[in-house]
Amino acid sequence: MARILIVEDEDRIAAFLAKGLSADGHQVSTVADGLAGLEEALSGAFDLMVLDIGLPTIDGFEVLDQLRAQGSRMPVVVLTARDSVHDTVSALEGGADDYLAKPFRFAELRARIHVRLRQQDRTDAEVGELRSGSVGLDLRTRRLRVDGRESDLSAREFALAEVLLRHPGQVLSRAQLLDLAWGMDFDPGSNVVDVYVGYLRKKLGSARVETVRGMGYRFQP
Amino acid sequence: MARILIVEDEDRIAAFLAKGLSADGHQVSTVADGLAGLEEALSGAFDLMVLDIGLPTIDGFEVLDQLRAQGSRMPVVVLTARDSVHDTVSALEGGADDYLAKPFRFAELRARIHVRLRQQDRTDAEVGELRSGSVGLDLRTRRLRVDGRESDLSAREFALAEVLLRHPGQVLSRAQLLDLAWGMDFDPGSNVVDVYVGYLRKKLGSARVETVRGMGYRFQP
DNA sequence: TGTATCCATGAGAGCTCTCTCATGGACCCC
DNA sequence: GGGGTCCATGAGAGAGCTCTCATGGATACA
Repeated sequence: MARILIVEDEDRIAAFLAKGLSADGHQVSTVADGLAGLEEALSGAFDLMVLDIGLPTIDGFEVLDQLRAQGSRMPVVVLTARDSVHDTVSALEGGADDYLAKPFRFAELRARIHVRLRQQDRTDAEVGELRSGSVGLDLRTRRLRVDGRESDLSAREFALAEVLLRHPGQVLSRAQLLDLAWGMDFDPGSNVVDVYVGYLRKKLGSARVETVRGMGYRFQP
Repeated sequence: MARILIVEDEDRIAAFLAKGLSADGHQVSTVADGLAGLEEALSGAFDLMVLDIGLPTIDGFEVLDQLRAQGSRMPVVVLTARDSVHDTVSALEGGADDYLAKPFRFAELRARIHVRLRQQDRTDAEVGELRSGSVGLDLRTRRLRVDGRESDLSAREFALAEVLLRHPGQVLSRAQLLDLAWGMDFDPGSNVVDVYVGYLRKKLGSARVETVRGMGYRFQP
């Protein structure tokens, strides 16, 4: 499941795409003009954008340009009626990840969307960010983002946060946490884990780390 | 400049591609059959592959399949005479990053190749390891590897090491280092940089960070 | 309700990290 | 060689991090 933004002013096509992609299990939103599309894209609420070139207010090239200028790396699949090499090249060099000329087969669009989502997942998994709902952990800068607000983590807090986020919904015993976040395979005879869970809760929000009495702790996605 | 592998059995097309891509400054190799193409691709000597589907020995789908099965993530642009939705989808779902049907415009192929190389660069830059000769800096675990031996770095040492490794052979002034590794745009009036260069030298080996009298420091790759 | 167990948290010791400062050595130029 | 500038480095202050410990509250269960 991915969150897909469709920016397309022809209702018939937008509806067709929305229907098809929803049927694949994606969460789809549709917008009909360029400026609104850009805003939505920048909101961070989507994983991929399908972008038409001929749009009201500002055209697709401009949307793409602004999006990249703002630093967004959201995958963008450009979709247009103009089938010229010049446009294709412009879009691709302008930061699009793929380009399809109308008329196109839905199966092909779907396949191309899947490739971009797959790449994104791979990148996210390797680098970037560990996400769970409104919580994001930037593995590179070691910062935590919760509902848009960022905070710094100490080395140990980061290790613990990473372990919890990598096992969402799963109960982890103190021994497991000591092993995974501290690298200890023995019981230090103290309550370090409890203390650090306490520290993390202050930054993450108390409700997100649930204590399972007698068992350990669980991160709530 | 990228190292591009062309796997194509039609000499005329292979030569045309090789010529065009070489003219763009890429280093191009051509192979005419599937098995040889797979071997070359797995050698790790290339940054991207342009792959024809109809090939002797084993076809392009099979090459792609084996390549991905071996864990390679090399970007692959599939190029074929068969213009069917079924083939397009098969190739894309099978691990291709892009698909063009012949006849195609060279400008479009070039643009699509550039997109894949750009993505790859981005990923390389973000993830993994920063390498320079026998020195490697793991951006994920923040450990330094020198001639096989590993050592831990403090946060500031890591920041400084990263800056130096990202500018191999380049003289960086104290002001530049303060800016890039400390985020300071002013002179703190102390010799922090000197001190941290000293710390790094202990872990990196003295010879690898050269001091350029009156100018700053330079990392020797 | 009473009791035992389990958990949350404030206080604080010890350590590491970061930075400053002072000193002495290295280097350059005349 | 002398004098001045630049750099390397040991010592140490202060801050933050990591962990321990003790206390009191929460929870489960008879």
